[in-house]
Amino acid sequence: MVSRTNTFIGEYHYSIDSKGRINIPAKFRQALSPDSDGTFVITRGLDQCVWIYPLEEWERIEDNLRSFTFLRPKERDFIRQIVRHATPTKYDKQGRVMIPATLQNIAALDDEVLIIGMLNKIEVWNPNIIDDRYDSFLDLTDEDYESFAAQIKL
Amino acid sequence: MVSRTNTFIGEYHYSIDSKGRINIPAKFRQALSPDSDGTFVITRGLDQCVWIYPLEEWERIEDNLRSFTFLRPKERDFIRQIVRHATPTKYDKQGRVMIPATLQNIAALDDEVLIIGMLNKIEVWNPNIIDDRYDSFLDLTDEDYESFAAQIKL
DNA sequence: TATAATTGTGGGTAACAGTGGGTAATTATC
DNA sequence: GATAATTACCCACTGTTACCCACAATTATA
Repeated sequence: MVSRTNTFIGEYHYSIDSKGRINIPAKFRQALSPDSDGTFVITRGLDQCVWIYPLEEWERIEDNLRSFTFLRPKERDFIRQIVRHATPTKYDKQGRVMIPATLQNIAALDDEVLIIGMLNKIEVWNPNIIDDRYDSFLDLTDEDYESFAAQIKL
Repeated sequence: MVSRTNTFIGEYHYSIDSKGRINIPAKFRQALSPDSDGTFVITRGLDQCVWIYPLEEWERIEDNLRSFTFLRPKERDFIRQIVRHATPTKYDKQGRVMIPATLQNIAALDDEVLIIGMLNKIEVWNPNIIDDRYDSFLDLTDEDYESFAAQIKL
């Protein structure tokens, strides 16, 4: 049923309720490592979406970020961007987590959300935004696509 | 009478039932590697059809995808495009799997389906669509055949 | 040829997943 | 310190899904 721990694939069309909560898909909860103890870290994505990491995976990222020197301003900006919005959250008995208001604004989440498993993390999108992205300005050309596809041997 | 594990050839004319389930041909179930534990990963094909991978084969693809970096937008877009439609599913005691509604729409599956073994994966088609495709018999030119001939000796 | 096993198909039912909302506990504000 | 706002916890409802039993048709076996 579940392939690997802390690996998420597939997409789910859910909703945010009036309290700003979204459901973590059952399959994702089952995939979460026991070490993470029901805890995810919610933060800002690099695209206009919210990223949700298993606690364990987030700690690995923290370790990597520590290897930066903080000497160059761009490095500091980058790290700050990633870290400042990060919030650890345990999901409740119904399997939901609360998305901080700041992140709801950034990702323009109102009532409907699209939840996408992205291997080591989970993405939360406004469906309209991601539709637009793939309909229009996806900068992925056919050549890009073919060369990427060749690399993974579909 | 199994040739090799995780290798599928031949075609089958089956049906989708009212619950959106299709039968995995018995020969294909027997070919599935024991490691996959009765689990397939159902996803979107590059043509207008559904692809079904043995879990083990899908994990190989996942591993390849993990070599991409999430820092480059193009690579994020590509990973997302591949994984968002993928769903791991165990077949039931009758040997059936459920095809997610999204994929039924994409591949225009209603009542009849054509199941085709494509070596490392299984394809599910609407029979009409694949007929049309081969009526206009693709656009395979002599040059195409020449380039294939370099790779294979029939 | 008769019998048994397997295969594809249909459908009932109990468990579970997603959603809404009430109330207590915690935190923030004045 | 009192009040308001927010967050966490719990109960309840509904639709979907997973599991199970059954049957007809085909294939394999004796």
